[in-house]
Amino acid sequence: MTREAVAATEVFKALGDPIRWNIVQQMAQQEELACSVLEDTLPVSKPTISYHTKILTQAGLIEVRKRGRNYFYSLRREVLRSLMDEMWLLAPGPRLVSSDGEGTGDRAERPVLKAAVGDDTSRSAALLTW
Amino acid sequence: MTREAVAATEVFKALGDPIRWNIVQQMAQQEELACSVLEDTLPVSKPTISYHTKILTQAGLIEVRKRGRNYFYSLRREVLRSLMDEMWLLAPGPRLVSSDGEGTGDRAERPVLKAAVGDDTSRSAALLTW
DNA sequence: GCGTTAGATTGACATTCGTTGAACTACTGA
DNA sequence: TCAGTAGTTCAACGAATGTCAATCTAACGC
Repeated sequence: MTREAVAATEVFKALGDPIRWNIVQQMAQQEELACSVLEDTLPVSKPTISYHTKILTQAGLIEVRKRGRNYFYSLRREVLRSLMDEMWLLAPGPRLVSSDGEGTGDRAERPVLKAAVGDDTSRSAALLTW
Repeated sequence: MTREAVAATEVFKALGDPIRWNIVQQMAQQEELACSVLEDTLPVSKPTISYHTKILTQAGLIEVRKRGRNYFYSLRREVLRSLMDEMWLLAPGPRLVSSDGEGTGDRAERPVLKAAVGDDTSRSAALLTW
């Protein structure tokens, strides 16, 4: 049980709740999200929202900015990207190319590398060209 | 709270436990993992292992094969990949391109997740120039 | 058959999680 | 200064989670 594993699982755990996943998705749309918006869009009370945003903050997923008496949250996308990198090590393969297009579509299991960490990983990694 | 969100959070929740994340990582190395191996490598009792593998199965992350009186688990990488796709929608951007190159640059700020130190993934982690 | 082994299920327990009302803090505007 | 507002923190609660000993089931070897 490595130290890095603890960090990754903390982020996973933070994402593993419908309400928090909802919050993260809303934040991905706007550059910054007011707390009041969450109160309007989420079916839970104010303390509960505070509780969830705290967990997201502790996991490093969001950043809090206080302006006057209003709070604004923003998504730390680099944390999501690091997590994706780590997942990619476990399941390497070609990935989405464009966001508006249909993607690669052929998620169809081209022979996956036996070991996620093989020495020739670079060959398949070179396939990632977005 | 869409249905697809529920599915995603279920997978996240499954990954959000150190022991289960450890199991998934072990599975990523081998093509198929014997249950007995887990008993040797994990610091928990047999029922607990059974409990965790069940959760991973329900989340769709692993597949179970029974041969004789032995059980073999294998990682369903496509589930991991669709999860990455979904995360990529929230944090799009260039990704890992080559192993010896310096990555994409905007990822090179600082370790957002705690670095893997001294475990078996450290070598491959060097691929990620975060 | 019969004992053994691999692993799942069950039941019980302690811990953690998610939720809320109430109280609190900090800022606003008059 | 003082009432009102935004959001947090606190205390408490029920629900879910993680763990293990005991039990069960199915396959094995003899």
